[in-house]
Amino acid sequence: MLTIGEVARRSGVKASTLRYYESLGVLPEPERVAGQRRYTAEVLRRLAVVDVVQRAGFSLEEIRDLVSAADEPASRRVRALADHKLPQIEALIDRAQAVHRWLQAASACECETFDACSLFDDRALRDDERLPVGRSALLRTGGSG
Amino acid sequence: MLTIGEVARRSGVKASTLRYYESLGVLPEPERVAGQRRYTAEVLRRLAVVDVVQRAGFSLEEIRDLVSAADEPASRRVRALADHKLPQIEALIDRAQAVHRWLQAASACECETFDACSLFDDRALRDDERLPVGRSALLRTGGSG
DNA sequence: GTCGACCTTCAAGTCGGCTGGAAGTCAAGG
DNA sequence: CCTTGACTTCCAGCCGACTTGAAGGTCGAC
Repeated sequence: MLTIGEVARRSGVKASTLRYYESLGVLPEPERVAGQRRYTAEVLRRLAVVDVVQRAGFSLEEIRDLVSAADEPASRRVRALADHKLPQIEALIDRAQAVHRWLQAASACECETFDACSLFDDRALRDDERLPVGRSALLRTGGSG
Repeated sequence: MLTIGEVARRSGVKASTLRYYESLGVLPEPERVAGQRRYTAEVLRRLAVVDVVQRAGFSLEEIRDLVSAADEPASRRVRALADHKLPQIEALIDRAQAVHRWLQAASACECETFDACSLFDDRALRDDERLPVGRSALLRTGGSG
């Protein structure tokens, strides 16, 4: 039986985050001793699952649905979610590549004003989503371990 | 001379957003008539620039620095920002591709439990950032025009 | 002279994924 | 008994890019 602090140390997930996950239903409510949470080692695997799936781009809400529905076999749920997310990630890759090409063109730009520069013409990157390259996508490292 | 509403209609950028951009310094303060903003057609090109650059993954803060510094030629600033962002977008593409491979594996998964499934083994996607596939990256469409 | 369309400012709310602090509980050790 | 330390709950705040709402100003048309 692990206290929340021990789980935090072993998983690298902060205690506050564990409580937050529980409040969302991403983690089940553990047994309690004198009001304090006591976890089985199982939770560590669960956290590894959450971590991996989160890195694959799923929200905590999707993850909750994935891990909390015990009626279907894991593989079916995993497959359903994966199939749902695959087109999205493909779109993301396409768009990221379009942005990459744009940045390369920009890097070679010699225009003196924005007005003169075809980089900013109306159709540039038009059908692409805004890529969240900065804060959310690239600045974090780490995870469970 | 365009009112804020006309600019909004022509550019597809809401009036509230135009004021917000102005408050950040992304747009310059326009002339006023009886307290109301009057824009020149120039602002439309500026908004197109903002839109394209934002789609390339830059924050409004970066964009403000790009468009408001009039001392250097446009090309130099564009190049500096592009060169700064290129490695980030390359990393994003690499990670998105790793996630793509993971999702394909997940789609073919036959495991009955999470415990049995190597998809969730510790090293899976370990060194990858969390890709913001959901909300910020893929759900929006639109832009200026 | 008042209606409606349009504009103004400022403050607060939204989304997701947390993080941090305040204030209280509880068991073990000196 | 008292301290220490780890736990508890609840709630505010953070990031970025906006959006929304309240309360009011300005204009032309009828």
